[in-house]
Parts: sequence; structure tokens; C-alpha cells
Amino acid sequence: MHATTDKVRAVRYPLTGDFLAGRLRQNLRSEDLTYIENLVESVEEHGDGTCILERGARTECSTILIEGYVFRTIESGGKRFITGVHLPGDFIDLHGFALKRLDHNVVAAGKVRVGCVSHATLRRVMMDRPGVARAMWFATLLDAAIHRKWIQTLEQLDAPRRIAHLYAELRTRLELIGRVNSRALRTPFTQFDMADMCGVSAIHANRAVGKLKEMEIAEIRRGDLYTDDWDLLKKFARFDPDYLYGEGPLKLEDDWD
Amino acid sequence: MHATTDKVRAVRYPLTGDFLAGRLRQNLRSEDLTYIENLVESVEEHGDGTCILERGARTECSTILIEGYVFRTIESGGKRFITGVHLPGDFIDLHGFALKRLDHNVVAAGKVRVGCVSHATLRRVMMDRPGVARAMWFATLLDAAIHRKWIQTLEQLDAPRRIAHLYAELRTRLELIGRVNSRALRTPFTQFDMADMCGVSAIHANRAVGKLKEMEIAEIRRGDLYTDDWDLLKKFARFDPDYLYGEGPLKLEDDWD
DNA sequence: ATAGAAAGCTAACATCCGTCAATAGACGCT
DNA sequence: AGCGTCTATTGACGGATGTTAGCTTTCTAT
Repeated sequence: MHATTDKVRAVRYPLTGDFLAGRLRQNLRSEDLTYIENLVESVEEHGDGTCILERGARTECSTILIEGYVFRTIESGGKRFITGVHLPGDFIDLHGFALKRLDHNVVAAGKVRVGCVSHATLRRVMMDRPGVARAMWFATLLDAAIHRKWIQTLEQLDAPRRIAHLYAELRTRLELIGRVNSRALRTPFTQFDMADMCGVSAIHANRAVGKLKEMEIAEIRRGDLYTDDWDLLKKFARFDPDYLYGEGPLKLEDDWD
Repeated sequence: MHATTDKVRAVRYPLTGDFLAGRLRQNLRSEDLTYIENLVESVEEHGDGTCILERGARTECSTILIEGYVFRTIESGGKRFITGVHLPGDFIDLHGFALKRLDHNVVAAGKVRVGCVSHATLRRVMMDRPGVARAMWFATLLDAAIHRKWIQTLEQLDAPRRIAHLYAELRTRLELIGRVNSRALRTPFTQFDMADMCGVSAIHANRAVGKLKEMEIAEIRRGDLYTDDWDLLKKFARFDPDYLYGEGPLKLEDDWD
């Protein structure tokens, strides 16, 4: 991790037109998606390792991840702990909007592009568009469900299975947002990153990666995972996608809108 | 844990009048609190070990904890994993309302009393009372913040510190809802429960409890923790209450309501 | 192309923790 | 009071993981 460029650029439009192919998409009509895309007031790029949002900050805008990976991290006793990872389409600091104060950092893993929506705009949205407000609430509930699964993973699995579970989850989440186009799963993660996500030392993460290769479950090279058999990997990790609520658009009562 | 009585009684009123001294209280005006209390359509009691909500269930009402402790649990491979614990005033299945399907069980730890609010009522509230809807969203965001801290705890601390951290968190959460009246912290937890919350075996949980006593940090007898020095315990557990957002009522823009 | 830095890998040893087995203590039921 | 069950406790052993140290590979900047 070497923080090189900070904010490469901050522009106002044009947007990609498709950056909301993320989590919200499942729960919104296309007109609402267009509506949200137009809320983005600026787009920023950040280099690997950049701290995009700092613990304790009181922000005036919320951030949606457009491209790349970010970590939720907490520093304690000189060490870093990763409590979550986010993919394009995820709002990464809606809690900063509602709780007014961030309790952890958000750090870029590799190059990322994010969009900013001011809190004033969000407040207006919450009032004018209950359907959109609801979708954002769903997204935070899904975050909580993923957190619970990470807790279970830490409580239940040994290091090789934790790493396998991490990649199985990422694979499924990428599928849900239509970003899987090969059998490989490419990430910018180092073994240090994997270690901090899985609650083991970097050296033990290395052992675990070696074991996955030895067992012919998967080969991980510089963050990129290659496997001939995703089902085998998922079985090994005891992965059950239930908690990702990937069953498609929720059947919602219309009287909500 | 022995499931004795299931539903001891299910009555419609009278309510305690003060069961909402919980998490929502911080963020709501008293008229809104009264409003929510009156949403409760029935009150139920459950005995120790009762599964109040089952994974996969599609509920027609949401549940608020009035008295006692409950666990969020996941069964896997014949073992039980606890991903969270809730105190009076917590909504324990708002995600069931929004996500339509529960991804884990909710189990009574000791005797509990819960209130039920139908989803139809909640939908009405979400539309009519944005302030109340907002407070419920806050509550779920706070759940997520607590989940993240549990992840960090599992990644960072050894067994004695995890148990100390658990009790430090409970102590603070009880303070926030005005339920601390002695230096002791009484819970119905067995060492099996502590083990399942901390991701260690029951035998190792026992060792950890013994170590806390040996180090003169705290004595835990049948779930009840006694200590002369809560600050020492919190320091040992590296407990920082930041993530509980206990700074009192949030300063919120009025234009939300 | 080269040098420096970051990342990956290996070995040795100590500690933490899981498992099994057995026992003791506490509580609820009759 | 007495019994059975749940809970707590202890010891022994092995596996999983942390730590330190050193080395190799790969990337990146010049």
C-alpha cells in the first residue's frame, strides 16, 4: 500500500451512466436509478491506500462507490483491522449521513472512483422519494447482514476457509451487480489485506493461501483468485449465499410509494 | 438452556408505559415515543431458550424487545453461533420488515417480554411520520456499528479480552437506556453463551473467565459479572464506547420532519 | 536497465485454543 | 430431601495461529 495520488481529479459530470449497476439497482425502478445518478454532484478518483473518509469526520456529503474496492478499517494499537469491503454501487457512508459522525475509516484498495451526494440533497430525497429512501435503508440492512456473516465466519472457520469464504462472497456480490466476466476473480488485495480481513497474521494468511493451492481449491496470485471449480471452493468455505438476499427485486407493496 | 414455557401469555395492553426507554429514546420526542408505544399490538412472554423468530420465516409483524436479553444466532454444522445480543428497547427484526425474510434466528436468553407491531402499521408509520422512520433507520445503523465492533473484537482480542469487551459493551448500552443500578452486571448468560458470542469453545471461555478472576479484573458467576473497577476492565478490553454513539440526542435538521 | 521498495515465502519456536475425558457443583423437579 | 440435568471446572494432548527472522520474487520509479 503506497498512497501516491490523492485526488486525481474532481469533476462535475459526465457520469458513466451505468455506475449504479450496484446494490440499489435490485430495488429501484429505472426512473429512480436515473434520479439517483443525477444526484451525484462530483466524481473523484483516489489512488491505492488513500483514506477516503476518516474516523471522527463530520461530512457534508455521502459517497457512493463507482469503480474499485474500498475497505472499512479501524486502527488500534498500531494495527489495522478491516471490518468490511465494498464494491461498485455501494453507498459507503450513509451512516455518516444519519449518525453525523464516522466511527471508522474508509480506505481505497487499489484505484477507485467515487461519487458524492450532499447531505442536503439526501434530505430532500428522503422526503420526496420514499421509494429511494427505502432502497437506501435496504442497502444498510444488507450491510448489517454481511457484517453478521463475517462475525460467524470469524467464529466458525479456520484461516483457509475464511479466505475462501471471502472470495466466495465477493464472487456472488459481483455476480449480483453483473460484474463477472471470467472464471478468475481479480482484486487488488495483498496478503496483508486478506489477513486484516480474516483476523489472522499476514504470515498465516500466506500459509492459508498455500493450503488452498495445495488442496487444489484455488490459486491466489497477487490478489487474483483462479479456480476451476467455484462450487468446490464454496463448499469448502461452507458458503451459503442466503444472507446476500440475491433473489432479485423484492416484492414490495405499492402503497409504500 | 431448557425451553420450558413457550408463549406464556399474549395480551393486548396494558403496556409498561416505559418499555421504550431504549435505543429509540435518544432520537425521538416524547410524543413520538408515545406514538410508537401505542403501535404495539400485543405483548408476549417467552421462556429461556425459546426461538422467538426463525430463520427463513416471513413475518407479518416486527418485534421490539421490552424486557430481557435475546441473541441473534445462526446454526451451522450442529453448532450455534451468536452474532449479536439485544437489550430492552431494541427492535430485533426490522430487517424482517424490509428484507421480507430473516437470515438468522432470534432466541431468548432468559425470560423475555416482547412487543409486536404489524408490518401494515409500520408501513403507515414510514409514510406518516418521517421522524419515526428516521429513528428506526438510525437504530439499524447502530446495529451495524455494533456488528463492526464485534468483527474487530474477534480479529483483535484473545478470549479473556473478548469476554471483558462483551460485558463492557453491555454495561455501556445498559447505561444508555438507564438500566444500571449497581456495580454488578447481571445476565442470564451461561459460559456456553459467552463462548458462542466470543467465538471460542466453552472450555476456553471457562479458562478466560478464570483468568479474569485470577487477574482481579472481574469475577463472573453464572452470567453475573462483579468488579470493583469498571475502568480497569474497560482498559483491559481496550473498550472505546465511540461506536455506540451515546452522545445523546442527535442534532437533526428540523426540515426532516 | 537498474536499484529500491513492496510483496510473497519459509523455518523455528512459543502461545492460544480445541478436543476429549472426567469430576464437581448448582439448580429444578418430584 | 433426593435425584437428574445442566453448568462449571480441571488436566492432558494436539492442532492452529502469532511472532521473529531471513530470504526471494515482483513491481515500480528513475
